Amino acid sequence: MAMTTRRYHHGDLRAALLTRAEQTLRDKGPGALSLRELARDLGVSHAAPSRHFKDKQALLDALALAGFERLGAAMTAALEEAEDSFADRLSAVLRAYVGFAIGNAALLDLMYSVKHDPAASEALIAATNRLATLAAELIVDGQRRGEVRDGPVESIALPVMAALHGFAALVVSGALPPELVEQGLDDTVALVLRGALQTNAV
Amino acid sequence: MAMTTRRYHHGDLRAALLTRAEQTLRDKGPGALSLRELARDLGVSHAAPSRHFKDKQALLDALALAGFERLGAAMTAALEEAEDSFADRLSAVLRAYVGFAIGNAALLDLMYSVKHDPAASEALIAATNRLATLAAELIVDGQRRGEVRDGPVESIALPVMAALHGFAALVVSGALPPELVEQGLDDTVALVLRGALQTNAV
DNA sequence: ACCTGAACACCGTTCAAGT
DNA sequence: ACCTGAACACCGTTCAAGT
Repeated sequence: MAMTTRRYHHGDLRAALLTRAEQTLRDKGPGALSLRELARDLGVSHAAPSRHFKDKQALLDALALAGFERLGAAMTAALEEAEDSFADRLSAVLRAYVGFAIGNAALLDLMYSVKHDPAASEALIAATNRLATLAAELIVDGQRRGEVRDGPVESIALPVMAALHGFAALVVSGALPPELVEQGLDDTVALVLRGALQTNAV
Repeated sequence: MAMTTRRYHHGDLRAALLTRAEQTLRDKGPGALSLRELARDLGVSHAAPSRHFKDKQALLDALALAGFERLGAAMTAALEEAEDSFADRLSAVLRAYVGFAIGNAALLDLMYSVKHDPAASEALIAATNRLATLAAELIVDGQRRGEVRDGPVESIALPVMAALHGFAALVVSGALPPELVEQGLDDTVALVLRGALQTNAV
């Protein structure tokens, strides 16, 4: 069973590259991410990754895509555990978003970074649309319960997404010191609530 | 006067590096930014930049810092031209922020990116604090006019900043298609206004 | 199908030496 | 003080060739 050393490759090089890449992204930042080092770590030649990702950018795109899937899953899970009231559901989603952001700072950066090529951008935009749908469902549900004011869903869902993402981005970039995160979280939920609720419902 | 070709260097290499770097950042994206190419473009040896920036990262940090100063200036200018009402002032600031984001997408990305070294981070955090102060003044002014509800300034200013930044970030990343920007801008202002105004003032 | 090895054209950084 | 030139240790990408 010691025959696994440097055969062709054990199993799924593509998956191995992705998980390893995310690890170094988390541990050493995006600047330290090199295809050659990845290949070295996995005991494979430096040209091997190109079989699975035509480009370094292609690997980054795949990483970003996986990130969106996990973020969506985290938000969905948070909603499932939350109470029924709109306030609780909004708070749960924001907390899930911020939690993901703190635990995956470099990845979130990558997910929203500008330099994706058009082909992959399509898939990434689809991924963000899934998040937007999630937000829209949150709003529609609130409207159904009579808690959120009426009107086009998007006119409420988009600003809510902006606030969620903006708060998480400020936390991740270090613009908001960690000790102010909890308070800021509550204040952001409160402002969004006031903005979204039925008039006089506060 | 044709003696300027490849002497030591005409004037201020540091400034020349910064402006040129920002140009290529805008035109060809962050991936295309190379110290050696910068040096080549400016007719200087590839080792020359190291006299002015110890590091590639140091150049990026300086670029980010300059970006924050210009963003702050744009927001301040927008406030000076705006009407006195809180609604107008908020709208003006958001428009300035988004305008800067669209015109300087890669730079904004860099400004809020995670990989700054601690030394420069200090200066960058100071720069974001100046933006936070600007937002706080906007709120305080609104409270003075009796338009914004009372309470700790930060509890309103931070969520407002989050919404501003988040909306701009969504636009820049392409998550929000360009044709929806105008509508989204209005909706975001509207939600933040409802969240920040005196109850029943809508 | 999947990978290797060599080759090519780049990088960033450092450091003696020049003016 | 400011810059050059050479050197070092890396990159990403490509492509014939191997199994």
